[in-house]
Formats: sequence, C-alpha cells, structure tokens
Amino acid sequence: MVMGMMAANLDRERWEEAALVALERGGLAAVAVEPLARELGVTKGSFYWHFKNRRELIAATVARWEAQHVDAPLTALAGVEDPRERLRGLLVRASSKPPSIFIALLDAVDEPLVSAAVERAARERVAFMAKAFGELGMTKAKARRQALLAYATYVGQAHLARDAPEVLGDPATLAKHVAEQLIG
Amino acid sequence: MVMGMMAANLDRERWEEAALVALERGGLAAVAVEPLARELGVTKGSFYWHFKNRRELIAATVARWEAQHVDAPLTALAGVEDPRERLRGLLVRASSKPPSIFIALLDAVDEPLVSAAVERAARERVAFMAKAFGELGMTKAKARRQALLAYATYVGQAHLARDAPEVLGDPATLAKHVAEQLIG
DNA sequence: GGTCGACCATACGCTGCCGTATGGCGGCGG
DNA sequence: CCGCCGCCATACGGCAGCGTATGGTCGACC
Repeated sequence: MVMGMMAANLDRERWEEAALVALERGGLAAVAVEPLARELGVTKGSFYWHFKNRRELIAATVARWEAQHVDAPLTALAGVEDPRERLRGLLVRASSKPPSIFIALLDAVDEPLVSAAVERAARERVAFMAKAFGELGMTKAKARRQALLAYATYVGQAHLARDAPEVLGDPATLAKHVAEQLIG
Repeated sequence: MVMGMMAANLDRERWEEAALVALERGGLAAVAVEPLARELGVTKGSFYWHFKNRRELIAATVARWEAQHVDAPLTALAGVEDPRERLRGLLVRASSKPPSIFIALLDAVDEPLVSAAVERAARERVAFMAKAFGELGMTKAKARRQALLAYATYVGQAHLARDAPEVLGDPATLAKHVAEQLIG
C-alpha cells in the first residue's frame, strides 16, 4: 500500500547520488539530464517524472554536499573541548582527501544555487575557526582574520592540488607547515 | 603596399582583446565565437578568417594573460634588491585588484590550454617567492614551503573575494595580516 | 480481472554554439 | 579600368542539451 511511495523516494535518491558523483568527476556540467540518464541506463522520461527540471536536481545535489561535507564535519568536531585540538581535527579532515566536489562547485558559482551554498559554507567554516581562535585568547578581530587566513589557505591549497600538483608537492608536508604557522 | 598586412594584425588583435575582456566578465564560456562576434558588431565570417578555430582564440587569450599578468609583474619586480621589499611589492600588486581573469581561468582548467598556463603560472610565482624567502635566510625546503603557503593564501583569498566577499570583509585588512604573518 | 496510478520509453521541437562553403565589396597594383 | 585579394556577410548543416507530450507497462488494490 505505501510501498509505491517509498520506491519513488528511492529512485529519486538514485538520481541525486549519481549527480553528486558526476559533480565530483565532471563538474556541474556533468550534472545534466541526458548524460546522467545514459549513465543510469534510463531515459529522460524517468528524470522529468522525479524532478521539475535540471535546476531542481542541482539544488538537491548542492544540498547533499552541504549536509555531508560542510555541516556534518563541523557538528562532529563541535564536541571537542580543546580549541587547539578542534582546529587540528579540522586540518586533518581538510588535508586527508582533496575536496574535489568543493572545487567543482567553486568552478560553477555562476549558478546562483551554487553561489549561495559556497558562501554559506565559507561563512560557517570561518565562524567555526574564528570561535576556536577566540577561545585560544585572540581578540575577536584577530581571531576572525586568522580564520580567514586559514580558510583562504585551505581553498588555495585545494586548488593547487588539482591544478598544479607538481608544484604543490606532498600535501602532508605543507599541512604540517600550515599547522605550525597558523595554529602553532 | 604593406598597409593591408598591418590592418590584418590589428583586426585580429581586436578579437583577442575582446576575448580577454569577455574572459574576465563571463569566464571561458564567453570566449566564444558567436557571442564575441555579436559584441564586436561583426559575424563569424570575420573570425574564421583570422583564426583557425575557437581553440586558437583561447590559446591567444591565455597567452595574453600570461604575458600581461604573470610574466610582466615578476620581471618588473625582479630588479628590487631587498627580498623583503620584493615580497611586499608582490603582495601589494596581488591585493590591489581582484584577479578576476585568473579565477576565471581556474574555473576552466578542463581546457588543456588553460590548465597548462595555470600550472606554469603557479610554478613561476612560487619559484619567485621561494627565491626571495631563501635570500631572507630560510633553508631551500622551508623557503619553498613558505612560498607555497603564501601562494595558496593568494589563490584562496582571490576566490573568497569573488565567491564570499561578505565573509572576506576588507581585503586590505587581511593583506596586512598576511604580511605580518607570512613575511614578517 | 479490470482500473488506476507510479514509473519509464519514445519522439519531437527548440536553442545556442561550432565549423564550412560561398558570395560580395572595396581598395590597391598593373 | 580591371583583376586580384584581404576582409567580411550570408546561409547552411551538425551537434548536444533542455523541456514537453504522449503512450506503454506492471503491480497494487477493489
């Protein structure tokens, strides 16, 4: 009786998950109806039953990224009392795996949905770090500047990892350097 | 007699300059034949007389950026003896105007021509800074790490300036903070 | 066992771009 | 004054993606 409705959600999820994978591999251009349909072995007929249009898929994909890769890590680390450990934890997560999806989103900020999510992510992450630096004894203003510096470094390092890995060299080496320099 | 040939170069330049402006405004997608033709008030017939195809225009545009915004500033600053002043000069140029073209290129590294140019730029800029840090007394390895850190910060700050200016706040304030923190 | 609705396939028109083919115009050399 | 050529316009075919319209299938349920 209710089975019909559950299946609907599952199949829509299938599209959304494929979209997130495609975003990581091929950028937002790969979050497209016909390419994804081919990949999933179905046709557009399926898509336009589950979604109103492509924008709706993009919105869902971006929301997924935000939940999994922005909110989840921050709330997971919010429990750590020592601010220094909290920052180190963030740095470990940041330098463990190159944030391909994030970079793909930065490449597509002309899409308003993406732009808004990227800005929210920046806001939350910087606020998180600024709070930690504040607990470390810095003034509010200096803590915020330090957080901005750290986040800019993160974004830049992620870019270099993709666009000039030869130049960047070993990410772990740089991560240690960053830790000394910015966290201490 | 030679006038005909000169005019040819001038008109080709007109396309290339418009392409660079379009790249800054609309990303690599705006470096396209038909949109640029409309903007210039001509038709594709003109374009395909001056260029073999779109790739050739992209190549020319990227080369222009590299010459004007990568090579020129570095050679201009190479004359400064004091390495600390050299680095400050770089930072001033870097934080004076948001490098929109650079960011637009980062958004389009799927194009091999762009990817190669971006990597060359990273190589040259990091080498330039590493040399300066070396002259400041650091070991070769540490100087390189410091240069990478500085360049990553530059790239990240440029991104934030476009994608989250609200969060970034005043660029000059952060620039001062960066100077203390990284150059000293 | 017939109906209804969830789910998907097929087929179409539209748009925006790339690249080509070909014709036309205007100035300069002979 | 005539032909040549640099330069551009016109017109076409092709491709890839978006969105729509419509028909078909299969299971749930009465």
